[in-house]
Amino acid sequence: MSSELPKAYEPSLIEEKWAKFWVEQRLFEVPTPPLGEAPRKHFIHILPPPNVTGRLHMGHMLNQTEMDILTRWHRMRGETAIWVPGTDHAGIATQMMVERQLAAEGGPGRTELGREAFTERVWQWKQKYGGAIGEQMQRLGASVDWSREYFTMDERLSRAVKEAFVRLWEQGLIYRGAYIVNWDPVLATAVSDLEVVHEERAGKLYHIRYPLADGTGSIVIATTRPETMLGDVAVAVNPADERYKQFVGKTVVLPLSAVAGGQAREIPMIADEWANPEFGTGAVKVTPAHDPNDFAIGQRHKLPQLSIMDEHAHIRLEGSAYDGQDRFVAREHIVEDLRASGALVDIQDHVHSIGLSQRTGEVIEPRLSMQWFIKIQPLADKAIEAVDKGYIRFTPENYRKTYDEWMRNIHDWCISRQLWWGHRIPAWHCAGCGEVTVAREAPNACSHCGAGELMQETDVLDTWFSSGLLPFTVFGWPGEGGDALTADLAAFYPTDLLVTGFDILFFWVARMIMLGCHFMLDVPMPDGKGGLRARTLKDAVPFREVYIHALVRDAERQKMSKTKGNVIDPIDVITKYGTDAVRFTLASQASPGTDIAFSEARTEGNRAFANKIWNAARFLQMQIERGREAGYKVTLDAQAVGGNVAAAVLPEGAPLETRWIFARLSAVCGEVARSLNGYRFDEAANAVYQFFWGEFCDWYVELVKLRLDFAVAKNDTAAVTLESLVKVFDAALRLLSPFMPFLTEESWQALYASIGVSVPAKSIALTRYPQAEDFPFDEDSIWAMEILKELIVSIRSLRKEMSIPEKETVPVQIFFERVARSYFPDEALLLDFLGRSARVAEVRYVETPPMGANARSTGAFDVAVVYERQIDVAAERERLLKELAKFDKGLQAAERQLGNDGFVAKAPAHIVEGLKKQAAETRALKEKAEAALAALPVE
RNA sequence: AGGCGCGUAGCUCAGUUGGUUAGAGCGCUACCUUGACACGGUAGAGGUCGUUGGUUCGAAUCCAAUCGUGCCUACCA
Repeated sequence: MSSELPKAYEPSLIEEKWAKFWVEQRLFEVPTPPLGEAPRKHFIHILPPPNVTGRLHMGHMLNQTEMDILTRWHRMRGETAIWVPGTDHAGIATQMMVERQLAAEGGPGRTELGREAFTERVWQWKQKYGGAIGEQMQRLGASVDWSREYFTMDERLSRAVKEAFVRLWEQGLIYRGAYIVNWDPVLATAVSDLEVVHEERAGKLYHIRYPLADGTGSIVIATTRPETMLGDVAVAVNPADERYKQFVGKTVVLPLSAVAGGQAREIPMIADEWANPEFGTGAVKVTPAHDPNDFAIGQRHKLPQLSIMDEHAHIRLEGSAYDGQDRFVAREHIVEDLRASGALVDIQDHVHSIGLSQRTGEVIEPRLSMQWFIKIQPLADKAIEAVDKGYIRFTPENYRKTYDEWMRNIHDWCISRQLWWGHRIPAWHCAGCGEVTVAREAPNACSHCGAGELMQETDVLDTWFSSGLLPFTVFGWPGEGGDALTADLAAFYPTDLLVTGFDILFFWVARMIMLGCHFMLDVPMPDGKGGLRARTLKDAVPFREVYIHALVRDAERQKMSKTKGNVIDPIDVITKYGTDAVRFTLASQASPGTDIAFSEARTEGNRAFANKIWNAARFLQMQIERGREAGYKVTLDAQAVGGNVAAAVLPEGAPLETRWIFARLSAVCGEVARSLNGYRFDEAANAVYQFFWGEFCDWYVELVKLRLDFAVAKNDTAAVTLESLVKVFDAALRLLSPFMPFLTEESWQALYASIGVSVPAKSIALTRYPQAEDFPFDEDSIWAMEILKELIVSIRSLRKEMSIPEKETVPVQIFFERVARSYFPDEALLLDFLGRSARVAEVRYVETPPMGANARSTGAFDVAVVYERQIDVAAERERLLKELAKFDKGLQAAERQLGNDGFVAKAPAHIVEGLKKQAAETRALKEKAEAALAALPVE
């Protein structure tokens, strides 16, 4: 039977099988409940949708590992657990990717194809490659509900997006207008503030002289972008700036305007608070169409807006020498021309931060253009309130502050993009009156003038608009009649948790909160009494909790990036080490707040852990088989062993180590639950690791080998032990299964097969999660085992020091005064344990504590190994001196404190007592060491 | 310019509301092919907790300063 399991754990042999099994058996799919019925306890959450174009990266894997651990954990605790998977159409990213592919093919490009043909191509592309993410997720073991999978552009969600847009428009929360926006000249589209990354760069500050039109003087302005002067419409100074008071109201002649546009242009000098007397010369040129601040000044002073660039940031100025030049080329030329004309006064080095497009890396060009915006303040107000009142909790908590600060300084959200791939804005422009008609379905006539010649808006919506609606759109919002009365929504909204990275806190988390609080407020929900009630803000929030995890970096703590070439592909590492090992590594490193330096060395260690468990499973199979051959059949209630019944009964006649392992199991179950409740994946993982390897394998399995003597007929201890071994292992597998789902599934199924009992559930994932109260907790057994373990370790340690050959057995002397003898009523057993674990031949109880080179003392016992040997006097003296130094240090520290009146008076009694006791023990040990030192023969 | 975080063993990290002599994994040293496992076992070595000062009976933990380091937000021409 044991030959069925290979000697070493081979993840590749089992992972695919179970991944497929879980999906095909639809184990994690949850049906829609009848309208108005909600599960009593639930754990609902949605997957932050990866880009449909993408491959999973390490960040996804961390995210999904954490979510899966939580989902499996909650599910095994009997809650209705739904994890909704999906992908995002990712407007810009996808469009770029397909364009690149078109370029590679050498055929017609995007513009040649035209809008319809191009989007058709993107859909084909999505059909072909869009499933990759899902396949990768299956390899990670993500226990998602595939029946609820979404794509942000599918028909259902598209309808919801349209509905949301129209409602916002009708509510006056969407407006359209010509404003200055962040413009990506490569993609030729507007992007939101968040899609701009700032970078410090060394630039120049150019000082340029503008002569007064009346010839009475001149004023020098400072700018980092001289090329924009072609669009200047004024020069501003601070009204309080004495130097320039007399200039205000006059006009200056724009240098180069003759070159640039033909006529020499005169522009006014104005006073505006924006001008900072401290910066540059105190005078600033005003270019409303190419700078957001200047735009604001322009509005205040009703200045004209002069655009001088096209959508690719090339100068567009009829008759100008610079017409058609790239903005940076034009800058060079303009500086040269200014120098030649004598208008250039000075060039200073100037470090300033510039905005780059997150997507293309191109310098953002502020551009005046017609865009669609969401009036954000009313949405933000509710979102702030929801978090303020504690309806949404953040972990780690400090993100609440980050969220709050951003929310309180929020700007209107530019939601239009000049792209083709995305949700097309449901607005139609009238050729007749020029007005806009916003509607759910294509209108036949203009809602303003009734004319029939309508053109649909060409812009699409920002990707984050649709993803911001997900928490309710995935559950069927807005419903059939638009009343949002869907069974899913009623049962599953708000979701319980959102797990995500801080990088999309504003992009996505904040938007979901704003849109959720807006759209779900007042929507009917079950009132728990069979009726309906309107949602308040508390139930309008998209999720109750947000857990923000860290970034996964490489082993050198560098951010992974394609340009650095240090990107670790999760699929590569799971192929190499197995999914479970990688999952476990991420989990064991995932403590809130700090980034994860992903190390292969650690992953290797966790593969070894998987292998350890694998071999423990083989050991069990072997014992079960041995038992069967000797007529010891494991007769177990599969329901109970499989944990579907919470049974806390200690098997009758359970020996010490069995009582101990059950007690430890119980304690560890408690620890794991506590840790996972606080999102301490690291603590939980380490607790299971320590238990499984350090206690179950290192001690329990070793001790149990003594008990499983099947040669004796009717050996009750053997029977009880075998049964307990199986029970504990079964529970330990269940405990580990959220972290290592593949290995535990295989081992668990194999365990039942070898017992010859059918499994109590289709999958380990559907069994009960072990909980503290499921197992008997015998505290005495813990004390006794601690002493036993220490005793064994001490003897082993002495043996090494005395260089006793491994195979040789020795007698030991134990001074048992200190130990409660009652812990070890069975002296034969003690000898068995010591014999097995430390090659002890005989135990003699002695009257006085033994001392010397062959003895060891702790607070709990004194033990000596009886063995004739040549003592290495020098080495022994060195060891004793070192020990003495340690005792002295501890003793001094203790005495210093005990001699301190303040300590004795103020410290809690148990601390003082503990210290006294410890000092006394140390003193005794020190005396013994001193005696041993004195007893050493002089060289 | 504001805000947040980090600095503990060679490496990667834990360290709960301040409480007895600071932990884990990997790596390192020595020994061991013992019928679950060499992806293993056993026993070890290794840290004045970045620095300085303060609060306290008591500080890795709280406060201040300082050095180093990472990140986020922002309309400074």
